[in-house]
Amino acid sequence: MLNQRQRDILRAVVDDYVSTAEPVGSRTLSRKYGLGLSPATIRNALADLEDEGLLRQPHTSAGRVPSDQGYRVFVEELMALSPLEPSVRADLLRRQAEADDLRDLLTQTARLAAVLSGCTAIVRAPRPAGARIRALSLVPVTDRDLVLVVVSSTGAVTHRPITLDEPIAPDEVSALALGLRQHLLDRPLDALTGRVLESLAERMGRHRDLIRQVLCRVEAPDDAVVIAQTANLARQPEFQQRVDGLLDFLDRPERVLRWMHEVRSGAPSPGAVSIRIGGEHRDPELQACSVVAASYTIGDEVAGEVAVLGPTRLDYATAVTAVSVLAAGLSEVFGARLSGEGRQ
Amino acid sequence: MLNQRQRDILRAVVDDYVSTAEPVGSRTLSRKYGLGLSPATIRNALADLEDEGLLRQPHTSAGRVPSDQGYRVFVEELMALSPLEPSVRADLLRRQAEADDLRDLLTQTARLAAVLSGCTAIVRAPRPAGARIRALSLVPVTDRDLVLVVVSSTGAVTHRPITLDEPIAPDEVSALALGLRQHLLDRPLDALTGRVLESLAERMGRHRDLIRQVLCRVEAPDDAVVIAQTANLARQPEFQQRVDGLLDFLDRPERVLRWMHEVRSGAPSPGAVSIRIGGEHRDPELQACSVVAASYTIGDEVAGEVAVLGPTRLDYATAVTAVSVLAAGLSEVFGARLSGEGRQ
DNA sequence: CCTTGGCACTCCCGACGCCCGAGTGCTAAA
DNA sequence: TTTAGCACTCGGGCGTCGGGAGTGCCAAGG
Repeated sequence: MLNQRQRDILRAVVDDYVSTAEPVGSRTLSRKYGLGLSPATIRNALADLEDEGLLRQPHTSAGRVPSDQGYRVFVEELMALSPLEPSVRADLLRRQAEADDLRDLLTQTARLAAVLSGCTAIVRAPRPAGARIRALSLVPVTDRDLVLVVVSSTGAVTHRPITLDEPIAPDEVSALALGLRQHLLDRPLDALTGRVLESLAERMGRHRDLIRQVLCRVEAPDDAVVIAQTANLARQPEFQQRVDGLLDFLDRPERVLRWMHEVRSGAPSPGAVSIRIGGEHRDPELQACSVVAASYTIGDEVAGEVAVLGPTRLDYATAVTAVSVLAAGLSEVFGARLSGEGRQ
Repeated sequence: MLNQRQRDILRAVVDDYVSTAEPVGSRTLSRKYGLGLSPATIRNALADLEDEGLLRQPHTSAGRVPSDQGYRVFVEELMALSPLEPSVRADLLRRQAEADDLRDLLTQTARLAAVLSGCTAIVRAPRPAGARIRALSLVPVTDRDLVLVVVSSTGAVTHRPITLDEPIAPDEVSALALGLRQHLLDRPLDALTGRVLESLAERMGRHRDLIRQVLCRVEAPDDAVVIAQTANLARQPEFQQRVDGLLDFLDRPERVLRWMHEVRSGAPSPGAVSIRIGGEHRDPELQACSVVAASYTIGDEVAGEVAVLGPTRLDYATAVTAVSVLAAGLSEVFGARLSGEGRQ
């Protein structure tokens, strides 16, 4: 399909354009990159690459710019990944391990991803699915108000207010909590749907409605995404005029969530980094953006993603190492918690 | 100081500039606003206002633009506040009352403020200070991990993980929780500092360290600010090129918090709306911004603020009504919760 | 004395024309 | 097959220019 020269040149075009944000011409390529070819030869190759749809010209007599498809070929075949310095890597992991709170951990991870990549970072909180219920408690507030607290094996604590129609006595509450614990402790959260919950509610007898309220709330995760450094998007020259649409998009967690889900579903394999480029996005706001996402796991289950978002002119190699290292870090931290708990 | 004519003209200049974002000239003023004066007369008044430092000329032979000081005079003496339609107001309150969660309530309020004002909105979560501890629970997770859950009278639920050096038995945990409840329930959170905590830790005997961990964590509120619609900032013509600094600023909750605190301290009276304009801000990022903030209360205590942020060319009247209505709404919702709880 | 019309002046802004440089495609020679 | 040369194209920067909006000042009029 592409010969070696075309590959070298495409790689050079992407590298140059990523760092300069200017269309790159044959002369620059011949000078700056050790290709050993004259501009004229390079021009021929460039024309071929353009015919293949991998490069575009913003206008006649301008240099070339990679097309979405060009970036696609670049990330799949040409990109040179350089691993992080072990010391840097250790430092990142240390910072992640230091966070004492789930929320902290995610925020910290997002910040690190943003700094490493120079992009906006998005971290999806661990889905409760796959995680198990590690502790459950009903805290009485008034005789009609309770707070349900669920601690999952991910370390996530979710709490939900529950309001009853009728008063309930404190010892009834604790009996109820005991009953719930017997049935729910150590059960995976994603098993708690439909029939299971119904039958449990049946068995619990009189507080059926309360149980239903409790259970349907256990399912919903609290806040599902953490976003860091939207300012990095605003700094990109390609978004100088049009940040507002993007910011709007990022302001709606439900959209971000759906989109992250979509991105992950495009991953070649569960552990791999998924990359979505420009026009490959469904949402019109993202047509000029690329996203690089890596999943992290809890136990063996994929739990969420670390992602960075930038213009299609993105330093994909850096982004890939950043998200994969940080996702691995998350997996490790969660893994440590799990095994630490197993020790007891 | 200013005669009636100057006041009318200043008001007209601000009104016009706010809606058009263009420097306004004497002719426009004479035509669009029913001043009954010729452009020449207006010019004289404009020159006077400029001498007073209330107007600026971007350059000779351009129209006038209000200076920070001009806006200051406008908001303090000239601004015409129009109350919201009762139906709209009721609708807002309904939406606020519908939120079932503290977090929801704040997010919803921020969104509403952003929509009403067309600006970016910031809501500071209720400070635990003044609020009382309504429920407290220690949820055992493993034999060394606990989760502390505190429900305050504001409806806020805070949870904190606690890790111990030594294992603790479940019944010890519940005894401890009972003890803590005896000492802490219904105590105002802001009374829980220094000596009080120390002496409590002393009295609790052997789990002194645990107690200390618990108590110092009760104090810290979870996330203190909710920000909505940064996109509205990016849409303002004055920030087309320079959003990134602002976004950076808003990305750091600790800075936003300190700043909100500063803004509030400038309020003329506890209940009043505080307005800070352009150069009145200490932070360099905010020199071109204005903020309008209203406090909401829980019981009689000021608990937090609802604020909107925009360019100095801000529709102050709309902003003031928006934040005051929404802050009043918050106060009402919190008040209802308090009295609802008092009924029991 | 205040207001107003007139007038000369200033300045921004957009349009136009110009040129330069960067880049291309093509062709012919090595 | 590569390369040098050449003619061509196009965008961007720059100076010029005119229009328009606005001002300040002055003198006349209520």
